[in-house]
Amino acid sequence: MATATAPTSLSHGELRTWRAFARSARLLFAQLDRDLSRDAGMAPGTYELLVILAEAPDGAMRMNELAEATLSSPSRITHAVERLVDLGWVERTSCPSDRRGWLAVLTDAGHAALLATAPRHVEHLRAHFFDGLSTEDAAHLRRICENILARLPNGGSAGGCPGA
Amino acid sequence: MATATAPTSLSHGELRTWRAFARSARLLFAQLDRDLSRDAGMAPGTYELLVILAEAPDGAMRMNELAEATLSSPSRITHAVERLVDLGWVERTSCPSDRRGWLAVLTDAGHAALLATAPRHVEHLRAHFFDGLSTEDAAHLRRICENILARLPNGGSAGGCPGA
DNA sequence: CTTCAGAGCTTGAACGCTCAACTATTGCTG
DNA sequence: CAGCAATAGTTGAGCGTTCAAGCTCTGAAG
Repeated sequence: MATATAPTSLSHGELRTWRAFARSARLLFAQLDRDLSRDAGMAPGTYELLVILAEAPDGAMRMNELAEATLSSPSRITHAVERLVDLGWVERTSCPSDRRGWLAVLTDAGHAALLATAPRHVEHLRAHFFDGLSTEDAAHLRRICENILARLPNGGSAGGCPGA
Repeated sequence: MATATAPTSLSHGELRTWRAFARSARLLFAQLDRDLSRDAGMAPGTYELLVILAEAPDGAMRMNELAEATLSSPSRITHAVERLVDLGWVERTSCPSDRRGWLAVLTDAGHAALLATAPRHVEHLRAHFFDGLSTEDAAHLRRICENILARLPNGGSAGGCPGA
């Protein structure tokens, strides 16, 4: 199976690579979540849901599509959408083509909340992530991460961009 | 309206880079957590705590050191260590040099649990992460992530290599 | 030696996610 | 068209993290 190196332990270099990757990702996520919580009072994951809904036609999506797109369970989507409905940011509509299904639809208020939050979020993302990345670094990182994704179960399902 | 995510000043390429990075990291973490839960019944984060304790002199660490090393809050450490104590994997000792402090000490059972779990975990880590990475990719990734870490608050605290 | 700001850690409630049922609908098969 | 497996989604309990207090102890200053 694997390349002929260590069986059950990582080399020193591998360990360092893994820890740098894991630590940077976790620290980055935590920082951005804190920023979103402080600036907009959003629970973790809320911003992502709003973005994905906003990118969908008519701001509407089936619950299971939302689950796939956000890499989360149907149950989480049910609970998360319920909170968004309570906030007035999302409305639920029964699906016309499948009586089992429901659509989550972004309201104007939800759209406004996203628009109000996005600039600051992008600012933070730049400050913490892109500003330390050269153009070549970014290209490398993208290729490497897309490779990792391609080898992961479910990694390709909504990888993002239609082109290439 | 069609996607009005406009005011985000991220370019298409930047967006794709960020999403590849975020998605690969989250999917990877989720997969490894599931593996650890299935194989060893470990709650997320438990394995990391055991590893960090095992690397410490005498398998002992102050609570606040554990919090820093795992990028988590003192409160989380209190609760997490309590669960480890209940499992018999850790013991608590009052700190001799500071009566406010406590040491979490890895027990033989805790060490055994780590040893029993590590091979499979490393196997999964290889399968999902390293096997898709060329030597150059790994080197690039490490440098890039260490750069990101260096620019992040708290990123340098334990980002380097303890053992080298 | 007293005082007091701050460090180290804990506590309990609130919150979000997970997991295992469970209901309702669909689509296939005979 | 009856039966049945699979799909879509919900529900509620259990678990782990977060957050805001709160307690004890330390170190330094007066």
